[in-house]
Amino acid sequence: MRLKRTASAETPESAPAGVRDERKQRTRKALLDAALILLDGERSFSSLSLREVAKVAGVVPAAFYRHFTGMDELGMSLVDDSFHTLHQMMRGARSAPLPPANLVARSVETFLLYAQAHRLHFQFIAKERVSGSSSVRLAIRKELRLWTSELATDLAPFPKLKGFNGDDLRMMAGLVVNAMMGATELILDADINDAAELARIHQLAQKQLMLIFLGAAQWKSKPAQ
Amino acid sequence: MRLKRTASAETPESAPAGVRDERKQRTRKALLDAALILLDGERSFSSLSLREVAKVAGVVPAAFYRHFTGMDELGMSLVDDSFHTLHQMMRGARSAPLPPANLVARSVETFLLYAQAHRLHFQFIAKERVSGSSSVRLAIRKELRLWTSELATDLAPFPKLKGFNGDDLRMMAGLVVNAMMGATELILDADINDAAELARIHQLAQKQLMLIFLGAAQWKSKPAQ
DNA sequence: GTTGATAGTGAACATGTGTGCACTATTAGA
DNA sequence: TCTAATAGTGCACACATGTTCACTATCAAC
Repeated sequence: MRLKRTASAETPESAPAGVRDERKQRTRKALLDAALILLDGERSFSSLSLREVAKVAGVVPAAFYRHFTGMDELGMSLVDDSFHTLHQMMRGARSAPLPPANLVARSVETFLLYAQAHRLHFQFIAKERVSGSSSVRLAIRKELRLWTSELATDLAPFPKLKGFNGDDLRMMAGLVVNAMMGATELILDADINDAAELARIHQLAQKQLMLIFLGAAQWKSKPAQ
Repeated sequence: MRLKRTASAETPESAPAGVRDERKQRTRKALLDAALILLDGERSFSSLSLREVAKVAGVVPAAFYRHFTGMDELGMSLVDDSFHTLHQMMRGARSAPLPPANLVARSVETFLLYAQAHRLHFQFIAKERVSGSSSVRLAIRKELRLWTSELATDLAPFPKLKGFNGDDLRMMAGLVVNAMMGATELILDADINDAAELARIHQLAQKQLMLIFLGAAQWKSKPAQ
């Protein structure tokens, strides 16, 4: 109701192609956003109700079914969107490489700032990675494995990491991903205005990554296993 | 009903003190166990209903209130029980120290086997650490911080870790705890009968810990910060 | 034995839930 | 301009939920 009025007020008739589709995508996004907003704070995805999401999106419950077959499908869409966000970041990082000085510390900084900027998406990933319905959870695990493999590939060329074979490189990348997710969880739980606390977490994560890379420089994979 | 009959059958009259209290503790435990059982698999704690828990415990919903004011209080009790389990393990490890050969690998093995043996408790911790109600979540975080500090204290005497000041030691302990929780999550999600998969995860975690300790041996904390 | 305390029962309530169905209004295409 | 398609509405249903209340049956203490 409110959504229709404002929509028709904001977009008089200047729509070259698909006024209808655009409208549909708008409420689809409203539903996804509503879920993310409700997920912020206490709630977990599996405790959200379809009606609740519809209400926050400003839509009647039955309208939900025009977009998703149920909450599970909406959850899968959130997984897609969230990892799209993450992959965008990775792509950006590759296309505009950081200077090698303090590479680790700078990468951590970049990542955590990105996580703060896309708070809701990262919160969703962090929560549902471990507690969601199995379809959502497995989808997230799969994406995280993929991310780990990408990271391993990016890491491979570094001269200090010549001691690694492929398996062990992924092992190390997994450790890095774990540490970053842990720091992300701390960030998401911290008071958003407590700059000192945020800085403390950033430094903690930076040191942890430095420690990992310090160990990595010494690592020797067993040649034949 | 069924619970009462079996109870009176199993304990004829040989109860020195508190037949009544013992009965009460029994159904209290039944409620806690019911929640853990329901939590196994798909569900998250915040999606459990009081009625559901009561039904699995074999008790009418109203009886729930004789033991807990609501699901949140039951959750807090689960936190206590779960960490009691964990502290028991730590105490056992300290009182019967492992031989120094392969110390890291053996410790990982011990921990993960313990996690498998107390599957439901560790699953609860892993899930609600990130997605639970804020009281439960904060309680778990507090316990994990405590655990991290204990671990740091246990680690301090090692000669190879002389390069650490107190803060950095906790930083490293946090990394260890993170890695172990990550491995625990993998274990809990794996098929319980897939021995090869479990062994793979054990080896992964062992390598990750070795990598951390390799880095730690090289670490030099800044003397004054 | 009698009596007070209480763990567990069963029914009731108001409210929230997922989902189906006939509907209305708007748009895309003929 | 007329018509088919469809995003969103409003209502209905059967059911699950948290919580309350009077109750019953059992145990502890006198």
